[in-house]
Amino acid sequence: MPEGGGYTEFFIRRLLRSTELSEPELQDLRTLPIHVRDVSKNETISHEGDRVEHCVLVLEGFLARFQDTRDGKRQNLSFYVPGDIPDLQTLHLPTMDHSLASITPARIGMIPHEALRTLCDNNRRVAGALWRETLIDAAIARTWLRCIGRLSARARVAHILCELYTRLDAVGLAEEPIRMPITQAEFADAMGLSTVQINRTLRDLREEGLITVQKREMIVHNLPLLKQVAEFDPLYLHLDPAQRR
Amino acid sequence: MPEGGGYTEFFIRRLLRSTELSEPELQDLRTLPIHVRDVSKNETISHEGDRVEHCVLVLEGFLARFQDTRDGKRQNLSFYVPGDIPDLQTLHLPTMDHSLASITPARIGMIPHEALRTLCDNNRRVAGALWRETLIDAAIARTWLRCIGRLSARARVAHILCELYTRLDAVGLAEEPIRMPITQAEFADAMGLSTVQINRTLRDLREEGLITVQKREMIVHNLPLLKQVAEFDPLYLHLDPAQRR
DNA sequence: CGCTAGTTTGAAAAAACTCAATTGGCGTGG
DNA sequence: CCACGCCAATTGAGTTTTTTCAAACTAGCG
Repeated sequence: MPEGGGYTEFFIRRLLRSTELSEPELQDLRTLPIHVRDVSKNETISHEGDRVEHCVLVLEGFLARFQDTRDGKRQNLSFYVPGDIPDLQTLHLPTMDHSLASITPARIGMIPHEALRTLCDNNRRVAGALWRETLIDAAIARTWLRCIGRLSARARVAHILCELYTRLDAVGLAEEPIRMPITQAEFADAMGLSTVQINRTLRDLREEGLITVQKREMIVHNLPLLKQVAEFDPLYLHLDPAQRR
Repeated sequence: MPEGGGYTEFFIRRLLRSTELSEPELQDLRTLPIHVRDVSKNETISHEGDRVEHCVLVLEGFLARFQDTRDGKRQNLSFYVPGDIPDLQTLHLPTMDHSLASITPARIGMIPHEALRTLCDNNRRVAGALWRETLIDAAIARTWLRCIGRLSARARVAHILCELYTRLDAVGLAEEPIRMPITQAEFADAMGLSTVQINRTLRDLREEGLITVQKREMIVHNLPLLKQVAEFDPLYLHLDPAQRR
């Protein structure tokens, strides 16, 4: 948890990358009612088809959204790190069209829709900031589409590593070695590959001296080259304050 | 164009599937300033990296958003039909992280961000409806992720056909034979396949009596079976009024 | 010490791709 | 009206990528 910060500090830190917010506005965000809950690893927080009345703020640990196929395969739709609100879209689409689960033991904050709606109604700039958050989430999904649809296994793996590195960096969690508790099977389900392929691709990247991944930790030895392999352009994360409207 | 309707009628028709709007609210939408423009086929309307100040409303024809890869491959991110606003996200993310182009000759309406922002500021319900539109767009991208990442070519092709059928139906454009002016190469770039694979898969579906696709028109002979092949669940389109919050 | 979850490797099979050539439809200029 | 050209669809054949299956290995943990 950031120094002296409350539960929303990671979240606010990232919001401020794309939106200017006044001190009273920040205060409104800090005083949102939050029900903190600890979840164990691989716990499903909400299921496809559920109607939910809270948003989930990630405080510690990693979550993932996913959809399954009839024959039991899984597609991870995004990973979520501290400061993210994975289901912010439920504010206007309360019926879940996918599931949300922890992939590590995690601490989450449940924020009632009610409170968020009131906040949005009373403050357009905050409403805009939250809307923007959901749009960035959508941009990530679109970029994954390009990855999975058109890039090689090698580029896909490099891409997801670049993305996680950049997103963790945005909330100050990219100090190496970076805690990266995502299994190869979870990466596989994210990038539309098999675990075998993920394993071999990670080995190749390791042998080329680009990264080290072991014991749930990652070190990036050559970020520029990794980005080039990934065809990674961080534009879609919209983290650059210069892009503010 | 719907009877007696203005340019926004298709759009309003779909909004009303997910949001209740009052007559004055509808009137606000109908009187939005729109600069109508005709574009030829395969014209790029906005490029990745552009900063835009208008949203594009599709009046006639089909558009697509896409990203390219370094080696010249293309990934289509979604198709857009009359009534859609493909770049509504630019309201809060004015820098395009992908490109938007026509795939048929099309008529589009340019709506200034300014006007949309004013409307949103003055009316929370309209703001919510527009926000929701961007969320549905995101849900479509997520569902495509599952398609491309985990479904067979056969299921992917069936899925995109089901989706287009359902979305066209939502604006009253699904009378068979359905005008479906999307080339096999464009389907390929959407579903992460090669044109050859699309062609063979369409042939298979045709030979099984599920669909007829020819001369830019489609007839679905067995929708239930097509949906089953596609593992298609329309939930993600959030078109069901019963899902209203 | 044994269990479990996760990683790693080899080998064969399957799915999809690429390349190349052919066909069909349609608009346009002669 | 016909021939040409172009775009899109179609098909065959060989190649590549990735998957599947199976087994072995490793590390953390009670």
